[in-house]
Amino acid sequence: MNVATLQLKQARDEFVAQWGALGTQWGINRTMAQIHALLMTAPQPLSTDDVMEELEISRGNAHTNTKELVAWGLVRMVVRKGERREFFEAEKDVWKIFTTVARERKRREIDPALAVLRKCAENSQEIQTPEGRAFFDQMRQLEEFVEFASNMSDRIANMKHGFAVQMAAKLLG
Amino acid sequence: MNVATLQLKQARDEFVAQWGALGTQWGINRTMAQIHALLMTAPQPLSTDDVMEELEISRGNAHTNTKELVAWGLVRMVVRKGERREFFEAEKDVWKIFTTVARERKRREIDPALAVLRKCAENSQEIQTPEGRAFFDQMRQLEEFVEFASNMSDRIANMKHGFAVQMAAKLLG
DNA sequence: CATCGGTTTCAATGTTTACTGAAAACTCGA
DNA sequence: TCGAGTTTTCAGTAAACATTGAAACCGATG
Repeated sequence: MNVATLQLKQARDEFVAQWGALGTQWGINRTMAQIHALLMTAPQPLSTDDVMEELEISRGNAHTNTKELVAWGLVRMVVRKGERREFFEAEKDVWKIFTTVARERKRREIDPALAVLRKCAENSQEIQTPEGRAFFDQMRQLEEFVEFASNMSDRIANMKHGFAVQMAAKLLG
Repeated sequence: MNVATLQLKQARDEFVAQWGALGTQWGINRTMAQIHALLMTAPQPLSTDDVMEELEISRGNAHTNTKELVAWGLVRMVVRKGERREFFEAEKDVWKIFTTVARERKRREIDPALAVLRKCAENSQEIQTPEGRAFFDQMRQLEEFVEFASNMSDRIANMKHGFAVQMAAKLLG
């Protein structure tokens, strides 16, 4: 193996390791983040065995987390003619990655919060003491804000990349 | 205790419990989220003992997580004349809560990612194989995007509430 | 400077989450 | 229908994370 290939391998391993560590902070499990990093920087789709070997992890682990990435929509399964094994490739377009993650996080983080706040606002609506009113108002304010965030998130996640950039430029210029 | 007060207590307990559960999903520990919920809906500042009693948790736990909330900037310590104990009160303004959380998350999630991507881009810059180039390009695209997100985050977190709403209305209208 | 009211730290323990490895189930060609 | 190749599941184990409770600490007061 020549020196450039070796250098690349090293750079890529570094990226995979660091991205994995980062994933932990983002509340995503290390392996899932590592597989994502690996596939994002893979020239061709990889099989489960490739992933196992590269990351030195068990089959079960590789399988579970690859499927989880597919469920998120960050990774696609591909089949090759004449091959029975499944291969996986990651979405590489950063804007698509972003919108996918944004949608998923909204679904998992914002929507449940909204449900809770609505419930709590409703439960406290008719309490007529001053403290009851204060509590209800707090719930309503939180609810309104989260609703607003939810809408923003939807709109942005559905924008085309070019449009988003243009808009941002106008806003921030 | 009259019926309204009882109802309120119930509604509040519900909120604290649910917010705690939500916190878990957000990657924040349950107790910290519960204390936050408790303080956000407290008419007056609470002492560590109040928190311990309300949530039925140990002193150490209450202490650690309260201080963590102070470190995030979501909770303030207040001292009362003639009282030696420390009391705590939460920021209740939703926009302030949002900007605080946004800043903190940027610091913890975006900045480290940016550092990693810059490093990886640099490390792969001079690799001249086609694969090396592809890797470098991928790193650069990720880097650029995260940088962009970082800027957006900064700007928004520094906006006044009214301005943000106005802007959003224009965007989404 | 001893005591009191309180805060802070931390080793031990409990709880949750991730990972392994092997068995079961599935798939397809012969 | 069998069996080789492959995917999927899952009970058991390991690692990470949260919590307790008690001791150390701190500063104000008599």
